[in-house]
Amino acid sequence: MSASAAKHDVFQAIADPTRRQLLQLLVNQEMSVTTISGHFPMSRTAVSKHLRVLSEAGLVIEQKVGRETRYRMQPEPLKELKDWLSYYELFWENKMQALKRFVEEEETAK
Amino acid sequence: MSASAAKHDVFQAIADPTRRQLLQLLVNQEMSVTTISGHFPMSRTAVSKHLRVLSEAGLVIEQKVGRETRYRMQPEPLKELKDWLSYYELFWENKMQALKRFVEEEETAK
DNA sequence: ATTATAGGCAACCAAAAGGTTTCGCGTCAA
DNA sequence: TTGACGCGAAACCTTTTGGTTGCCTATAAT
Repeated sequence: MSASAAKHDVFQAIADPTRRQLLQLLVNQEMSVTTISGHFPMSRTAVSKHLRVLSEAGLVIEQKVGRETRYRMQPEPLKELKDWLSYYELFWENKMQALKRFVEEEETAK
Repeated sequence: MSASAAKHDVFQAIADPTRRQLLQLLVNQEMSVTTISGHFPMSRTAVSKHLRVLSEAGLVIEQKVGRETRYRMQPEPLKELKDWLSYYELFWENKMQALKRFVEEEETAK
C-alpha cells in the first residue's frame, strides 16, 4: 500500500553518484534547492531534477516554506534495499566460513 | 588493489531489474549463456550484454567450458553496497527508536 | 569432412538519462 | 508597487542504455 506509484525505484535512484551525494548532504539537515545546488558543479535545474527522482523513490521529502522548497532525506525506503541485500549476504558469509575453515586446516597441516 | 578497474560499478549494475533477476538465477548455480537466456524474454545477445555489465562490476564470474561460457554469481562486491547502507541504517533506526518511545508514552498516558 | 551448436562482435536503432538555457509565476522586501 | 529572489516548466541537445539482427569463429558431433 503506502502510496508509491513509484516511477523511479530505489535501485535506480541510488545508481547515480550525484544522487548519492545528495542523500549524504540531506541526511540530517533540511536545505533549500538553491543552497543544495551550491554544493554541486551543475545548474540548479539539474539538481532539481535529481531531487525529483529521489522524491519519486521516497528518499527525500519536500516542504514548502514561503518561496523556498526545503528537502530532507527519508531513509526508510532503503529498507527495500536492505532486504534485497540480506538474501545475498547469506551467500557471501557462507563463502567466508568456507575460507575460514580452509585457512584453519592449512594451519593445522603445518 | 584487487583488480577492479570497474567501468561499471555495483550501484549501476543492480539498478536494472533484468540484472537483478540474473543474479538471483546464478546465485547458487553455474549456467551457460544459452541456458540463461532461455529464462528471459529477450535475445541471447541482450542477456550477454547484461552479463558483461555484471561481470565488470565483479558480480559474476565466467568460466569457459568447451564451447560454452558458464556464469555464476559472486556476491562479495555487494559488500560495498552493504557498507554504504549501514551508514543510513543508523538514521532510520533512530527514527524507529523515536517512534517506539512515542508509542510507549502514549500507552502510559492512557 | 561436414554440419550443428555456442556465443562474441559490429552495426544499427529508439528511448531514456543527464545536462543546458530561457521563461514565467509566486512570494518576500524596499 | 516595484523589484529581486526561489524555483518549477518547457524546449532543446548529447550521450548512454537496452534492445535488435546479421555475421564470424571456435568447438562438438556425425
